[in-house]
Amino acid sequence: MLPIEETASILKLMGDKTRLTMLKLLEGDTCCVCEFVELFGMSQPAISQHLRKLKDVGLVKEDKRHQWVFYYLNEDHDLYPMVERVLSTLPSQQEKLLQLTEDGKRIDCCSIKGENSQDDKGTNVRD
Amino acid sequence: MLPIEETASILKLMGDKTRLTMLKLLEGDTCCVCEFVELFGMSQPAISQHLRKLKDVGLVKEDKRHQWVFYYLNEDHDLYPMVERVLSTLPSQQEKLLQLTEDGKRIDCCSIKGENSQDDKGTNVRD
DNA sequence: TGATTATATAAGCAGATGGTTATATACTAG
DNA sequence: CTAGTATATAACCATCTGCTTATATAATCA
Repeated sequence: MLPIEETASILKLMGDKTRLTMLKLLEGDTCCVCEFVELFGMSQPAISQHLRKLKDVGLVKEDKRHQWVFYYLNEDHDLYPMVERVLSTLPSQQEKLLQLTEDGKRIDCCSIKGENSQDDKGTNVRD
Repeated sequence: MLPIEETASILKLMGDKTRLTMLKLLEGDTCCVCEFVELFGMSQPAISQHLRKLKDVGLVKEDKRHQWVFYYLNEDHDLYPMVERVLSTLPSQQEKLLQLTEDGKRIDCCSIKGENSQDDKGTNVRD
């Protein structure tokens, strides 16, 4: 595909408020589907479908851990530098993740697996 | 509108091959509708509708001269810096304009008005 | 003035998009 | 194994998109 066509197809995907916010959130974090569902107040299939599109063009990758699927930015994508240039112009969305944590809705798969922490046994949220 | 929403709406417009190429062409030039029609091999209404969308969000402005309407990038747009960051990652499309010139299809309104040149009297193309 | 050229707008249509609900799949925990 | 939780997929639907053709508007020119 010509560079201008590939760029257009990526920009089209980024040209949706939900997906653009997802990408900004993933700029500094890893999120799983149920966190996005909580954050956007949308149905789980709607979230999955957005993530599918991002995954299909290779903008994000997934990491299945425990019963969750965590998504993260694919920094090896051809157009990642362009994507990052755009994301860097956007205001941080971190406060949304902080709010999730305060609401006890943030997923912490690591503490469950007991690989990286000693606390949170018996719960499936991180804080 | 929230910054992330405004950015998404601009990216959506840029997420079309024709409009993205138009913007890249306008990065270093001014073009009129009939030049775009020639360049893209599309109907004149289709071109006008793309330009209308770009104009509606303020990404381009128009300059009516002689019987033509010339479009150019609006560098004062809020998101112009973001747009320029994206365009700068794209390969130049200048050769398309050169081809137009070779084909004698490039419009030169200035020489017609006789404001900036002494040649080309009686023709409506620049070379 | 009337013909020509350039552009814009309107209406219609096929295909894409983004959501929904229902259901399938996969993993965990008891 | 069974129930519960997380995710994906399928089917459906309303709206949006981008094109087309037809027509309107505007400027130039003979």
